[in-house]
Amino acid sequence: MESEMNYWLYKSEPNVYGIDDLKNEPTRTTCWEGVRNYQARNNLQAAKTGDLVFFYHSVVKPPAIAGIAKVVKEAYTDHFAFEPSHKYFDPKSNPEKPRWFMVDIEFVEKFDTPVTLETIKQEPALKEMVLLNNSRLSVQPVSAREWQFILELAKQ
DNA sequence: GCCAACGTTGGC
DNA sequence: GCCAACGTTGGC
Repeated sequence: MESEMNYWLYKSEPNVYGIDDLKNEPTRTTCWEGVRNYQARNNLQAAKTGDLVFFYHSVVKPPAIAGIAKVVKEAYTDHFAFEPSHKYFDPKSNPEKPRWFMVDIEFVEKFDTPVTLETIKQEPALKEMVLLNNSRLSVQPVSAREWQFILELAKQ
């Protein structure tokens, strides 16, 4: 029985944390912390172990999908929200009733040729992508068709 | 650096 | 519950 596979797109500013940082982690994994938006959080919580993730570089020229990661640990409490000194501290989240969550992802692949936002915009097959229609959402779903189409572009 | 789009906050 | 004000994101 084949289990359901979901696809996602996670955005990050490479100046802060890029795909090379993930690749260079000793374990090649990291916790995807700091999501402080409810819609993005809900998408994080929907991730299952083994789901694949496009690693998108934003606020860089050119913005582009840089590669692939996979979910290796499903949503768990983002304890950074409890630490007042932390950048992502949220006084409204507490251990009894955590508001924010994170997942662990592992490096899979870095594209030789990143798939740029410009390329994505030019493809009619990708016009329904959340990336184009809700560009600020930092954790978003990708359909299986979109995933395959972008993979083809990355291999060209 | 600008600004459009979007989300959150808080007064009423 | 509405909405103005404000803050953030992110492409350009």
